[in-house]
Amino acid sequence: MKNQALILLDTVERLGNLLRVGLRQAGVAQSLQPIHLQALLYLNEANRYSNTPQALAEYLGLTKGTVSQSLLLLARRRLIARHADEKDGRVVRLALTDKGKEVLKELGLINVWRDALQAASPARLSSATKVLKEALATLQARNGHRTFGVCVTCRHNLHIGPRSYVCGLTKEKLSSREVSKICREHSPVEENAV
Amino acid sequence: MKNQALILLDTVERLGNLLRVGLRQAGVAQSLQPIHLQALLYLNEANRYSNTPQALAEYLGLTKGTVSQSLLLLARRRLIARHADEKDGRVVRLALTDKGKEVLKELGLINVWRDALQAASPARLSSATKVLKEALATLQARNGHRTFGVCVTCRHNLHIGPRSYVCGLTKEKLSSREVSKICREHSPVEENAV
DNA sequence: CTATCAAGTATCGACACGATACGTTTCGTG
DNA sequence: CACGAAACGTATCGTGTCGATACTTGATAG
Repeated sequence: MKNQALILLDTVERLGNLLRVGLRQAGVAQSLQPIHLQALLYLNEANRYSNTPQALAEYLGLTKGTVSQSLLLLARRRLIARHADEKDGRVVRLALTDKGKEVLKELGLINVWRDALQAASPARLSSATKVLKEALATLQARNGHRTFGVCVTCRHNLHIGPRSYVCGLTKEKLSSREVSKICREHSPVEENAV
Repeated sequence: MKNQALILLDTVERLGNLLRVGLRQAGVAQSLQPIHLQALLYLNEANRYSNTPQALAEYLGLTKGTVSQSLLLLARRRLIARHADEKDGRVVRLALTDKGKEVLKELGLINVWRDALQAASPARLSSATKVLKEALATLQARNGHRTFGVCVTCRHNLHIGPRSYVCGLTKEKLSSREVSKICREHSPVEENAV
């Protein structure tokens, strides 16, 4: 009898492979590699502190040199726009162009899972998500990776009023739309006292 | 409020990426790519009907030409052995060498998850596994992929006595060790009547 | 002003990956 | 048996990822 955790590992690994293969096939039409689509997906969700090459490299777990090449390709295709930061001349700000957003829409990733998970009850979905999120957080912590969560779950986030937020780290106000994006500086709230 | 299934998709995708990055780092010592390690892992679990280049290609979702190249590299390194099938001159049989098994041992993949999942109760683990396995099966079915399960869960498998099995497809006897390996011809038992 | 560090780019080599073409073997049909 | 189709595998080529290394530029500390 194999360890239950090992079976879960195996299942996640195979699902991950399948998703990757699916991404590859989805990108064939645009002749884009999986990594390109992942970059576009990330930029679509990244907040203003996290739309840089360095942040993307950390998110994907790759080196900045590698990511730089992929970004050059995306820029050549006019799927992303690059412009220098106003404050710091070293950093490059990345943003999806309309064409880039269009590509994401055509992917239709939502459909991929809708049928695959329709048999499962919401309670089971939520339970499974919780287990995997814990595993994800643990692995990230051990490998020194950032968590890249949304502001809502971040301990720096201060809810100062209705639809009014402030990031305790940058002292800047954030819109209610902004706090549902993912951030490089994300630090999960402690949950020891459950 | 985002769809719960989408959050699970995102989590699985990120876990998959993390595992892939982990595989890459684990392979640095042997200067092996993730795909090479996945091939070794597969061959370690494949039964006698499934230890061929074609089966590996289907398992990984890649083309046979691509897989052929990776196998050439593994053979050059003496991590796998290749010899022609006795019956069918077209097929090549693959097997891990002692050196290949050694590499897998040194990876120590078990440790990766032990701490990551130690917080979760067995019941939650089992529930999460069930949800993901369903998703995996659905995705595989829709994309025409094989399931690559173990014989124990296969409808072709006949339990004819204590520790005595027969595959209904090939009419061959299988040892009790063999039925816990994964098979290219695997077809899950119907579970409509749960 | 200078040393140091960080963000990003450029370049190189190894190799994954798909596409295509090819050779070999098996199998079916007349 | 002969012929053609199909299956398994290999060879080759082009694109592009990926890490490593070296570099350019800008920010910062002393």
